[in-house]
Amino acid sequence: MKNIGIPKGMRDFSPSVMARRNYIFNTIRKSFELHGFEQIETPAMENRETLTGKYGEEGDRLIFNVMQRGDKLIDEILWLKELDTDTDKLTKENFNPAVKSSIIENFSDGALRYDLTVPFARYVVQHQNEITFPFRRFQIQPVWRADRPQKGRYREFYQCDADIIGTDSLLNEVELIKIFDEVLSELGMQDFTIKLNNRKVLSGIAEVIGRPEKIVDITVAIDKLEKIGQAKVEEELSEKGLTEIEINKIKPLFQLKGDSKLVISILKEYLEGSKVGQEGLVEVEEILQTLQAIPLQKAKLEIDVTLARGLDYYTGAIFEVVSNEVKMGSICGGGRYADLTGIFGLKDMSGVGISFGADRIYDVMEELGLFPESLSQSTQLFFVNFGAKEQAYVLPLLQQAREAGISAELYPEAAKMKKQMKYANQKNIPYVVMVGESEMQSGELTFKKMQSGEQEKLSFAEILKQLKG
RNA sequence: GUGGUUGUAGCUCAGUUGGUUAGAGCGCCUGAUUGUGGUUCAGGAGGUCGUCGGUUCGAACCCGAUCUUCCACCCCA
Repeated sequence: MKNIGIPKGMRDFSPSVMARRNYIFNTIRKSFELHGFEQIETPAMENRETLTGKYGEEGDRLIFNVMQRGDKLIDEILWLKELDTDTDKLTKENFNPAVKSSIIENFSDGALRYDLTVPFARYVVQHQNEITFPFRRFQIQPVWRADRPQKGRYREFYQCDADIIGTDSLLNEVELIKIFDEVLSELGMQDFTIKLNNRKVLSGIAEVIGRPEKIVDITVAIDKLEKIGQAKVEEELSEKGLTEIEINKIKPLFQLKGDSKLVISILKEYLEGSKVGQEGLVEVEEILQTLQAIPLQKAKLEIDVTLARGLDYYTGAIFEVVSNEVKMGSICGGGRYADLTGIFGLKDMSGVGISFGADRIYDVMEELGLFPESLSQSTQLFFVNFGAKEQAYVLPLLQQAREAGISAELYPEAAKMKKQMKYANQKNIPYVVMVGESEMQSGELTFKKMQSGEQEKLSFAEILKQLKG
C-alpha cells in the first residue's frame, strides 16, 4: 500500500460511525425545528477579513488561512522579495515577526470557517432585507481550527448552532437552556451541568477590583481554580500584573460554590459598587426565575462566575455544558452578543445562540455506551442473483419491496452462492430471498431468516407482509 | 505555539546485547461444499519494519531530522 493518509486532526467516517453521527445530528435537528428554527448553510471558506480579529489573539492563530491562487500568489511572493532583499541570509531566528504576519495577510485572501456564529452575523447583515426578525436560524456544518489534536479535539469538527437574532429578550436564553437539556437528555446523558455566567458580572468583578482592563486575564485565571488550585491562580494573577491588594479583593470569589441563590446573594453584595455587575446579576436572576416554570429533565444548572468562554464577542449570558460522567472539555457552548453584526455595518441587532459540539458529544456517548444497538442496520432484504433469467424475474420484486418502504438490494452479478451469502451476512442483512429455476416455476420463493438460519417457501406477497408486520 | 509519546501484515500486537529467510492472533483469498452465510478442517496470499539520512562488516533494534498517533499545557466544541 502506498503511503497515503489524510491531514493531521482530520478523520474519515465509516458507515457504522456515520449511523451514530446521524443519530446525534437528527436528534439535534429535530429539537431545533421543534423550537421554530430554520436551517441555513454558509460556505466553508470566508473572506479572511471576515474572520480575523473576531476570536482574540489565540483564535486568530488557529484560523486556517487559504492561500491565494495562481498569479496573485506569484505577485505576493515577488513583493516579499522586495521587502527583504537578502533572502539568502534569512533564518528562523532573525525572521521579522512583522513580515510573518504580513506574509499571512498577503498570501492568503480566504480562511476556513472557525465557528458558525461569525459567518452567521455576516449572513444576517448581507441578507437583512430578506429576513424577518427576530430570526431563529440553525446551522449544522463543520468548522476548522489549526489546533494540536488531543482528546476530544479535532482540526475538523461539527458544530450545531441555534441562534435568535433581533431581540434582547431573556426568554431566548431560557429557551436555549431548555434545548441543551432536551437534546442531551434525549441522547441518554444522565448527568451533565449547564454552566451559566454573564459577561456583565465579569465586567463588574473587574470593576470592583479596580482593573476593568484586566477582565480577560482575571477571568481566565479564576477559570482554572478547580484545575490548579487557589495558590496557582493567585500566582498567575500576580504574573499578569495584579497587586496583592487587588488579588485579595478577588479572593472572596474562590468560595463561590453551590446553591444558585446563595451565590447570587454573595455576588449582590460583592458587586454593590458596580452598575454593570448589578445589571448582569439581574439578568441571571431573571433567567433562573423564568426557568422555574419549565423544569429541566437531566441537566443541572449552575451559576459559575469562573466561566470565561468566548469572551471576545459575548456581552451578556455565557453558557457552557460539561458532562459529569466523562472527562472531556465542554461539549456545548454559547452566549449573547449584543453587537456582533455591528462590525459588519448593522447596528442594534442583539443575538444569542448555542452550539452543540457533535464530535465531543459522540466521544462522550461512545464512552458511556449510549448509542442504540439498532442504528447500524442497512439493507433489510437481499436477493441472491442466480443469472440473467432469474435477475429479470426478480427486478420487479425488488422494485415492489422498495415501493413498500423496505430497503432491498439485488446482488449485481451471478457470483457463487457462497460469496453472495457471505456478503449478506457481513452486511448484517436480516432477510434473504432466493429465486432460482424451481422458484420461478412455482412462484414460491425461498425466504431465509439469517439470524436463525431457518428458511421457508413463501409467495412474494407473503414475504412483504412479514417484513412490514 | 510549548513539553512528552507512538509508528512492525488489512486490524491488534510479539520481535533476544545489533547477527541467517521478521513472527502470532484476528481478518482476507481458495478448497472441503456446482443452491446456502455465521461454526469446523486443509491450504494460500499479504511487510521498503512511517520516511529520509547517519553510525556499523551487518540496523526493525543505536543516533539525527521529518511526518504521523496519542496525551498534557495554552486555548477551546
